Amino acid sequence: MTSPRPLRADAARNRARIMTAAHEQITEHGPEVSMEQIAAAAGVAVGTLYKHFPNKNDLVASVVAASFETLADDAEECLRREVQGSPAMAELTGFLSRVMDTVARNRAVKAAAYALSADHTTHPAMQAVETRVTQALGGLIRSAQAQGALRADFTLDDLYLMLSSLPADQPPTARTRWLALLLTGLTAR
Amino acid sequence: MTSPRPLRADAARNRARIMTAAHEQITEHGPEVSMEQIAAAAGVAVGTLYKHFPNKNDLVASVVAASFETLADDAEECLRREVQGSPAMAELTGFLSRVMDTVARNRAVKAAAYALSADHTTHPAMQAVETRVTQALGGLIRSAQAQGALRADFTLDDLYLMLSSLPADQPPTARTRWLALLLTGLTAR
DNA sequence: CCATAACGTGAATGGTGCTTCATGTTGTAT
DNA sequence: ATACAACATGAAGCACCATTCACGTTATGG
Repeated sequence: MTSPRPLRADAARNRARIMTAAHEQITEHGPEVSMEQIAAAAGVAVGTLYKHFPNKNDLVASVVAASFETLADDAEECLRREVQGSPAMAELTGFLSRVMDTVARNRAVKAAAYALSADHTTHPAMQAVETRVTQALGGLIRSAQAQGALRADFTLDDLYLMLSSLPADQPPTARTRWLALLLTGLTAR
Repeated sequence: MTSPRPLRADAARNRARIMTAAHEQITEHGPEVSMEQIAAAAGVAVGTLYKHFPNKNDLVASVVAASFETLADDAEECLRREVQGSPAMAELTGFLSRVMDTVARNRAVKAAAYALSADHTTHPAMQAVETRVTQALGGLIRSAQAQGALRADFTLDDLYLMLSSLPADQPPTARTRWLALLLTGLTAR
């Protein structure tokens, strides 16, 4: 299911280079960077990009999906800590804060966060990782509510709504302030 | 200061057509619509656009500034009602709600709202209108706080922060929910 | 070491978009 | 009514970008 044949050694190396270069370039210049620029940053020719990805859209989607994986890792890590006794609400706010910082430095992940809440016909590569995030965050929300730290009517959709609206283009102090303002409304009274 | 010479009759008519067409096209397709498309919608040739605006950027900026004017009108209207006895907090939330709806249908205004809070070296045409908005909303905030309906540490910058982060791409119900979540955190306890 | 399939290359193609300018048209002052 | 400045036109110039493909290169199994 994963691969009919293993990639040739140089092909694998180039694929990795392309992914990191694409990630860097998209992070720095947004998803509108040219394929030529990504190729140059990766040290390969344009044609090579098309040997690994059918078109630009798929390349960008792959980069976004990869960023998404680390987000899912973070969420699952939070849930793990919570199970071991860490306060659920603290894990939730910590997660939010980190996501905000990540997104602030990375427009590709911003697109990903947006896709999570809005574009429910996402790229196939995104489906699996979306359920991972959903599971982890859903667990955290339920625990925080059970512990009386989060208002009872708060839902997973609300969290996605927050993720999709976080002010990524603002300076760090403004971002922190934003989170603080929202949190006072979310705490159970 | 305003105009060295009055525009010729047909020139004024075309300028108006261009502005409305540009507004419509940008609203519908975003700021990346082609000049050709705007020209076609206005019923003029591309060259005419360049008779009225030095380049595309200036045309878009003019459209944004125009949208901004109606936003300023709304804010001042709110302040006027407040002075006549309407509760300041209600005016404030009403304003927010309307801005959210407007932005949801109009990416150009979204860009404007973003510019207000972030890009402080904005287009010259924006300077005057920015102070209008600042005056009106600042007054509303102070009144709402004096009336004990708004937490005392809320600032104008906080309001801009909210404006810049409102989830314009979300469906109406989600937008309302977002505002409700935020407001419970803003009300004075 | 060879044969060959996998891989990499980068100039060429076709498309789109912004901007300009030489030419034609029209409002308006006299 | 006339003349002229103001205005409108839209094809052409120029730059950029995604994608393709015919050909050269290289890893790898035998």
